[in-house]
Amino acid sequence: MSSPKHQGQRPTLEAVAELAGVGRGTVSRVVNGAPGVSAKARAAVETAITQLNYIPNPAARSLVTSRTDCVALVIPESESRLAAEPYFSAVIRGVSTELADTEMQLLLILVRDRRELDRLTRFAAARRVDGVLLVSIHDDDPLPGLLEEMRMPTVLAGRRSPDESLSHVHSDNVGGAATAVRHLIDGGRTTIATITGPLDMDVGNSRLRGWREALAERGAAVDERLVAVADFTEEGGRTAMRDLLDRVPGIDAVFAASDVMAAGALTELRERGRRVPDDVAVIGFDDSVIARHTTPALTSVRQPIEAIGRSITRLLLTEIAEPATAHRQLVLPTTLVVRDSA
Amino acid sequence: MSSPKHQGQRPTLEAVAELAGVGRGTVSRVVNGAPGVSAKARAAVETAITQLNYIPNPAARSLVTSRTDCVALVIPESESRLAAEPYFSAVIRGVSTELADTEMQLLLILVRDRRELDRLTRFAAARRVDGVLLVSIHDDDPLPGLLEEMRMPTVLAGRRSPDESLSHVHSDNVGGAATAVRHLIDGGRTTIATITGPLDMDVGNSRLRGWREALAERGAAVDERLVAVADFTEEGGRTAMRDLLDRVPGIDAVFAASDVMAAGALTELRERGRRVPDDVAVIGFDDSVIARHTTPALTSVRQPIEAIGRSITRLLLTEIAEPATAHRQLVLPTTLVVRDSA
DNA sequence: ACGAAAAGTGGGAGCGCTCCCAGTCGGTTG
DNA sequence: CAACCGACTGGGAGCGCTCCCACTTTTCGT
Repeated sequence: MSSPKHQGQRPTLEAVAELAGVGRGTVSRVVNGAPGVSAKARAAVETAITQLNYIPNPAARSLVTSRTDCVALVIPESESRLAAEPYFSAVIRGVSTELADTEMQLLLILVRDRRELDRLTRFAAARRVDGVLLVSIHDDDPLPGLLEEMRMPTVLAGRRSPDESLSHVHSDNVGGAATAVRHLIDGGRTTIATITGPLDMDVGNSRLRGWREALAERGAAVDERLVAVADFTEEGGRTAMRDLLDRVPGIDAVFAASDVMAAGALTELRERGRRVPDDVAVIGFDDSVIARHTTPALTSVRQPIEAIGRSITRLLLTEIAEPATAHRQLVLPTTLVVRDSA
Repeated sequence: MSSPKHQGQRPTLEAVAELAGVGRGTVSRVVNGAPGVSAKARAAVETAITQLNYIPNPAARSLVTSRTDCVALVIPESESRLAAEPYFSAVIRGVSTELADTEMQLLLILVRDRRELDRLTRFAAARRVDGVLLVSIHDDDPLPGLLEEMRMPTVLAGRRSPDESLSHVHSDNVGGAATAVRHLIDGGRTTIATITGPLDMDVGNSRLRGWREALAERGAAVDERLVAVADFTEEGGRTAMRDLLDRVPGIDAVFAASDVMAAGALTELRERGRRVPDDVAVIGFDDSVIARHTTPALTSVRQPIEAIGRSITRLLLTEIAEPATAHRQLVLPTTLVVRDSA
């Protein structure tokens, strides 16, 4: 009655073998591109495959090979950050691009609370993926250790500390921050504050270090009152700016460790009637979309986020293919994008 | 020599059964929460499970049940859009939230070109997921039809046309646009233009229709020169604004079908020396982050994107559980967020 | 107290594949 | 011409699970 075209059971290896007049082994070899198949047999199998529209059952394959052909991208972050930051989109694009000419699939896992962490742990223990990509790492994050312990191939975007034991990729945070600060110094600024990211994250620390180094380099004594710790949020940036201004009214420049925080700082400066860049120069970090839309447009340190996504993926694929190899790292360069705010 | 703790084979159902002194069947029942197990047996099995740290092998399970416990979120969009729009992040968050108390996993699939489309097709044909979430639909998108044909449970965020046959969720685009236009009329504006999205997308059409309806409602004759078709990009919005101004210099308000396009329009208006909102009022759509950062801050129609993500997920889970049921739709309300631009 | 229904249980069959080994069949070689 | 070798091939075994059915034990009703 109804068209049998899309009905019924999908064809199996066995069915293909029968139609092609060969054994299961031969079909399997053809499907997997293994050597040792005569041209004749190969042709017969290929015809049969097209005719039946055969597609291997991944579960059956996975059961015996114990590969899954999936990698997970884990994003451990509070609701708020994901909303504001295009960072993750860019990473996803990079990962996806690199995966595109693979048979690997991308699983996206958001870890926002304890429950989701447990879920992820079970998930990894069940070996539902061949490897894991970890983004936005905190020093005390239990996840990297956990994954390392269960021998799950893992690559980090970022690192727990400068002596990270897992493979990882990060941009040159110290260098980028230093470049920004040098730009401010060159612009004649003398009292350069910084709004940092969380100091339990290497990005936070490294960008702060860049600020210190650039200042030290020029022989400037570092006034610790010029450091305000924030949390990568806009509100945090604004509050930090307020504190900074209260502590040292004479500030004439700020380096913020993210554009979002810089945007918050901008708001506070406007509120206080300080003109940017005339009274206070501001530089952000990330060169995210937001940077082009603030008033004035934000000068910012660009990091190649999509390239980070591609790199961690490439590293992970290598790690999966050759688990024995020693862990490796990659540092990607940053560039200063000068706009109107500094 | 080395610690056997994390070494060796993972325990199987069989191992648990042996340790608990029961049969495989009983263990399986306990693991799957099936009824018909005595309290005593259940306790024994649970102890054994904890002791061995048993985790079911998903591949083996999948092989026999032909469920995968995965759903795919397909994002078919050019590079540029994903970069600019926080839309996708919000959807992802919604989907992930709704999935969190399920055993379902989320696969993210970007479809940017023909090759990735083919890849997705094979992927779906291999039934590597139990269902598919489709976002950002074009009228001529082959994907929904394809998935429908292969009986893959599918839910759309958006729709191909007003008589969509698949289950779908979308926000009240017509109503939202109309509200925006009414707000402009109430503000005393008389020459209200619109910058539309692509007209091969229902969102584009519906928001345009809202503009028409609100205008018609107030008895205003609709001047077709006030319609400029764009493509949801900032550059497109800017070009559209330019055309509009060239055609009808007396424009005193614009309704743009997205914030990103509105931002482009703002740039063009500034360039031409038109003050916003004094000379020209501008309203966007989406209430995305960008809206708060333009100058002046953008009045915008907010749609509950995260709720859309949650809704499509809920619908998909139902669809997977009961494939027989008729397709359903959901329309989510929008709200006008008034800021400085109108 | 006795049979019947209900509740609980064990384990065979089989999901669709890969791995591997024993074979087959030409074509060499001494 | 026999012995041999390499290239190919078929199919058994088994991956770890669920499904289901036959079986045993309990719990009733009368």
